[in-house]
Amino acid sequence: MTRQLDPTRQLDSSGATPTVAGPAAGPRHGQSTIRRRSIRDVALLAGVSVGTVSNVLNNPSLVAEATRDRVQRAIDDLGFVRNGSARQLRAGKSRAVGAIVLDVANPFFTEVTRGIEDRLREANCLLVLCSSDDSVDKEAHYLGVLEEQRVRGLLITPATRDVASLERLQKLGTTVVLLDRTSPTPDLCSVAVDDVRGGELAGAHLLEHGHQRIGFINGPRATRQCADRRRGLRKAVRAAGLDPDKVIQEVTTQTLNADGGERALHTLLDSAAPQPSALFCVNDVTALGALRGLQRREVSVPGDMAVVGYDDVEFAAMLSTPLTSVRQPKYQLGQAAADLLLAEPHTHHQQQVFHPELVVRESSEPIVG
Amino acid sequence: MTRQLDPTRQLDSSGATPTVAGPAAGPRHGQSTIRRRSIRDVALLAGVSVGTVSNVLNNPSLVAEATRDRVQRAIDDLGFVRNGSARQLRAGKSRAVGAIVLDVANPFFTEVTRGIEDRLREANCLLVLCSSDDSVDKEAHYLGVLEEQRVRGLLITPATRDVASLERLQKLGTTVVLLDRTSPTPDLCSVAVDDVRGGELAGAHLLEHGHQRIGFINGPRATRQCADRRRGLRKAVRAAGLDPDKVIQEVTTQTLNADGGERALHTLLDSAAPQPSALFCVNDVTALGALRGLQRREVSVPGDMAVVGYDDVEFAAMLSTPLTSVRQPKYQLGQAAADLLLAEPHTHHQQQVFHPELVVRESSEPIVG
DNA sequence: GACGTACGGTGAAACCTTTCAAAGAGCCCG
DNA sequence: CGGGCTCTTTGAAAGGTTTCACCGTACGTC
Repeated sequence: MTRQLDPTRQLDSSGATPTVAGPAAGPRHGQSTIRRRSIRDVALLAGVSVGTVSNVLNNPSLVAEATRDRVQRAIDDLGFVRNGSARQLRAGKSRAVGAIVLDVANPFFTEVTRGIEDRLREANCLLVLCSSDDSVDKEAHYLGVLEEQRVRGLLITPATRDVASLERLQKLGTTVVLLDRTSPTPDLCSVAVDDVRGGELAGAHLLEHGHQRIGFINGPRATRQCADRRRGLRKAVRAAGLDPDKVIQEVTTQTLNADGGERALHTLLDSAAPQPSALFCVNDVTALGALRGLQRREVSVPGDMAVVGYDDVEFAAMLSTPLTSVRQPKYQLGQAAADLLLAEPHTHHQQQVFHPELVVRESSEPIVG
Repeated sequence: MTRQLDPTRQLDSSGATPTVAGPAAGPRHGQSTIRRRSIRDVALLAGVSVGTVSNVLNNPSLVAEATRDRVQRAIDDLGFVRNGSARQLRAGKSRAVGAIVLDVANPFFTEVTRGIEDRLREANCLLVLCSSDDSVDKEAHYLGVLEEQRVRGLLITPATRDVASLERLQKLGTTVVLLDRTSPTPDLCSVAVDDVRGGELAGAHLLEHGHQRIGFINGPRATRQCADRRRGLRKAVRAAGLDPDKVIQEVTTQTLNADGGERALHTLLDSAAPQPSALFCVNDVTALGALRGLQRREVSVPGDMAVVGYDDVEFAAMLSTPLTSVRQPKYQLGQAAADLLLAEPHTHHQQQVFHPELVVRESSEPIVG
């Protein structure tokens, strides 16, 4: 994750007005459009055949220098730009790669997307981005349109468990890579992050610091990520020779946001017989809510309560008490996915698993002195 | 901004591990690919001409029902999917729309993008997303590739001031809409948010609450957004019959992040002769840093200092002291841009300007009692 | 029974590029 | 001087779809 924030990044602006201003400029008539020049026009102007023009573009070494220059000048004079559709029709494949994620606006996918895009640009490909919102319908819609476009490859965080249609696509020549999901079959590539390991890291960290009672604010256990992180946490406890059911006090929130986190915190502290001395939140947003609740209850962090989040979102490091969190290599995940997709020949189907990393900050540091 | 956060949105995970795990599954050979079926295959199987198959697909009403069914069955049996390249070649235009933004990973553009995508999906179009990173080179690269693809339209936050190449594109039949930038010429559509107004809103709000000395943490004045917001703030002060130079104490930070904000805050408070009672930060991230600094200095918010940010980013509402902020209609901005692009015929060039909105929260509320 | 009409369906052209066999030009060597 | 060689260039085919002028057929009308 070496990408740095540029000034613009910081200057993003977000606010909302439901009222559209729209003092539109007076109606104006657009100029009539100019005809696009084709390779024929170039050939005509340069006095060569279309085959030669094509060679200048694709195999310049086959063309004599004088001719090459003449053709190039004609291209420049006419402002000729190759027609991608025609090229693709001939080639049978396009330079576009489709990516279907759950939500482009989700900061996780946003970073992943950026990793994908940067790799694709290097390979001179374009990224077609689609949000499925975890809806099977939208996913099917996009799959259809992307198949029509004969995209060169497809990166997808599937909304369905069923990967049959993806395998069909792959057999038809479209490389498929699963994103943030391990492939259930060995015939598809996939890249994912080990959430069990992430939970384990958080648990081990807190246990190392001597915490004997750990509060755990979890989300719906039906969500794979929640289930996996929980499994990791319990694994860490067992590894320390302790009983997860005794050490961990788990509270679940259906809404994985700040309010849900704060509510869960109050539930936890109001009911827990021996109060926990540490808190693990299934993601940073719930952790933020929990921190707010702790402040209201005048429980100091990390003095009275150590807190660990998950995701390491942008604001985690910026809080008054910087938050310890489990970081996932989002950007690299995207890069790796793109790399697998672009790899030629695409005959080996890899299931890559990335390791999360614990970023220790003030919120979980033992008080010195 | 009615889009709600779904659980997945919250479950986003972000952390980074520089070490790739990659215990790849054993090499496996991909199955040989199957030939794609064309409209000819369908015609053959259904015993009709290709023209009829095309009509079934595009003008079903022209085809007798019995024939239509027979053709449809053939299509289903063969798993035929239209070839987009061929269609586009014929039509001269594709179903794809290009969007060149400064950075997909920037939360502002992320939301804008989502607005664009949703509209395009309704119009059965695809979104090709590109990040220019404000680099003229990358922008030119993407412009070239998108032109080759003959995208139906282009949404762009230009890195260059020069819009000549965009006007050329438009004359060649590619609709162009400027994003978050007012068009310098009446020949291009544009959508933008009024940053002057935003600064004005923030200023007026603080003045209304009786603040006579306002600290202003600004970014590089060369940045349009910073300059505009500053202008708005000063305008509000003048409108209240006061002298901006007396009321406003401005500090500039080159880095628009939390650390820059905190540093600027300390500079401000260490030097300001009469201490300000209110603080306006040019964006929320710097405001977050300023809040951190205020906490360190044990200045209470809003008791001793009212604080207003800009952008209304996700975390603004989640802070211990929820932050008053100027919100921009990001999602609607994207929708409006897409609408302008899709409008037929594209002869009127509108310059739409959206209004920002002040979201008042605890950080600027007068202490009651 | 000839004619007009409406309906279904046909087949070829057009869209623009790439590829490839083949032709042409120039040259060397025997 | 002819054969063989290399270096350039050519021209046509192929790729899949849409469009459109046109052809048949069946039916109703005079």
